[in-house]
Amino acid sequence: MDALFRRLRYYADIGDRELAALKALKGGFEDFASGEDLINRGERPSEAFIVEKGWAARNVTLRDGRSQILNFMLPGDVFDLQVFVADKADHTITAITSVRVFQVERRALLSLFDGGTRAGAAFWWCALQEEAILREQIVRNGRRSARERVAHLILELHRRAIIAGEAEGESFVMPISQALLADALGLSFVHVNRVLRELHHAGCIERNRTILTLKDRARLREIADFDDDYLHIKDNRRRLVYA
Amino acid sequence: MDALFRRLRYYADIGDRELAALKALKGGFEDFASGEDLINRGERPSEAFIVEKGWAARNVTLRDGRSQILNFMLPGDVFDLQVFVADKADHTITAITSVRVFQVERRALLSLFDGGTRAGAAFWWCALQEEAILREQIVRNGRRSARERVAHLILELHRRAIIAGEAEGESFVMPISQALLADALGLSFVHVNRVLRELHHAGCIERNRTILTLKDRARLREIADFDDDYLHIKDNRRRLVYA
DNA sequence: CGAGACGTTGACCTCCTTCAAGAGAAGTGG
DNA sequence: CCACTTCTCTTGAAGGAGGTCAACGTCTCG
Repeated sequence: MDALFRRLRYYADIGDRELAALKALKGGFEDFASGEDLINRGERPSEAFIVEKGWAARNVTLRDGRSQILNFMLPGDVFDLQVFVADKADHTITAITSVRVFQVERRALLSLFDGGTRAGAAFWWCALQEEAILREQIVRNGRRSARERVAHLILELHRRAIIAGEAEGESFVMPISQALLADALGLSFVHVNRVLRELHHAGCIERNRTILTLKDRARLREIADFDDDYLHIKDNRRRLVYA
Repeated sequence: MDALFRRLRYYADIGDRELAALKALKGGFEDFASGEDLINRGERPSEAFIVEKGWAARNVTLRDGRSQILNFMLPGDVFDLQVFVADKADHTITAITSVRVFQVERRALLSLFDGGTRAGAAFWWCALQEEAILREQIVRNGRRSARERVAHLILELHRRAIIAGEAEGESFVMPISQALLADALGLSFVHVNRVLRELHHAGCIERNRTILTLKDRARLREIADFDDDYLHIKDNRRRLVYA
């Protein structure tokens, strides 16, 4: 569960005691191939998930085939903490790359929260961040132009890749096809292609297979009006106020 | 806190013991005039909120003035349960009508959860539902046409008004100007106006001041491809009396 | 080497925006 | 009670951002 530890350290001063508590978390690993579904709409999951490796996407497909991606999940992301009140999932989670997740049993999670430990608080942070990402997705798709959307999402993913320990400076592996980008941004893949090429020609980005490099991050930020406050990653340690 | 009780009864069999626990919740009422902000972006709220009366909106305004509403809050809605890990709010909450909220102290909320009571579980339900509404907002604005969006949002608000005990059959008070609708749906208010008139002429809706009447709900549902599963209200122990 | 996924590009079209201007409704102050 | 401002709603005309359709190129992998 290296990805989890790395992540939680962003949100709390994890000490030996907390580490031990986390290591003792009951659950198990499961692997999914690229394209497989981790959770299907209508299922009733009884575990929470931690992404250990790979990227996944939460998405909804309408009856006529239109598809919308709600958000992406990177290594270290925790999701479905609401298993306490398990109801049918209203969406699907699909592996983009091959994915390894750790499934945490409901009971184990509960005891972590009940203890009022820092580790429990860190889980809350994860939930908070995930909701904030959803909110930003609404703003991005609701009130930004295609250009702004593409630039904004790229900056978000780069930032999150760094947090996940998967980025090398300005370059990172972004294993997302243009069609997936389109489904995330509410655009057609043809238009996403045009915008990407435009950003490329403007010298903002460079792409080589799945490796994306930000050649001019300042410019991108300006285009996207990007402010990473919503990722809630600045200076967290002081703020933990659980219990 | 009538609005809260009414709401929680949708999500759990609240007994006398739970009722007592809820009535003992520490906190207080606060009133806001229409247009006032309950929470400003950048503030650090230390309480969770329960809407007792009136409608509010969670919204983000971009630097250039474009504004996006994330979701609407109706009586009985609970929000900002994540105060445990209080960070700066990344959005603003504005009163649409005059609003009365109950502010719950962090500590009080915690003890409710720790007890593992039904009342605590009901709060989790509220959080789950709110997130689901956010997700649906992404799908709606990302992959639906203007017509579909308007119809879909109207159906959602009608359903939620019923849950909040504020709807009389097919009619309900929807105190939302066309400009606000536009900000919620990522459209221009001019176009919202046109779509509303179109739905009116098609005999689907009727509007009289803030009172909206669904004249042909079946048709609306067809237009919107509306399925209220995401509101998570079907599987309750209590039978939903859908007047 | 062939199949299938993914990316690229052009032509045309449409849904929605923007601009503009006017009509009601509603509050405000004299 | 009437002039006033100020919202909100309404409607038309023109333009543009992005969608759709179609065809072709490229990469990967079995």
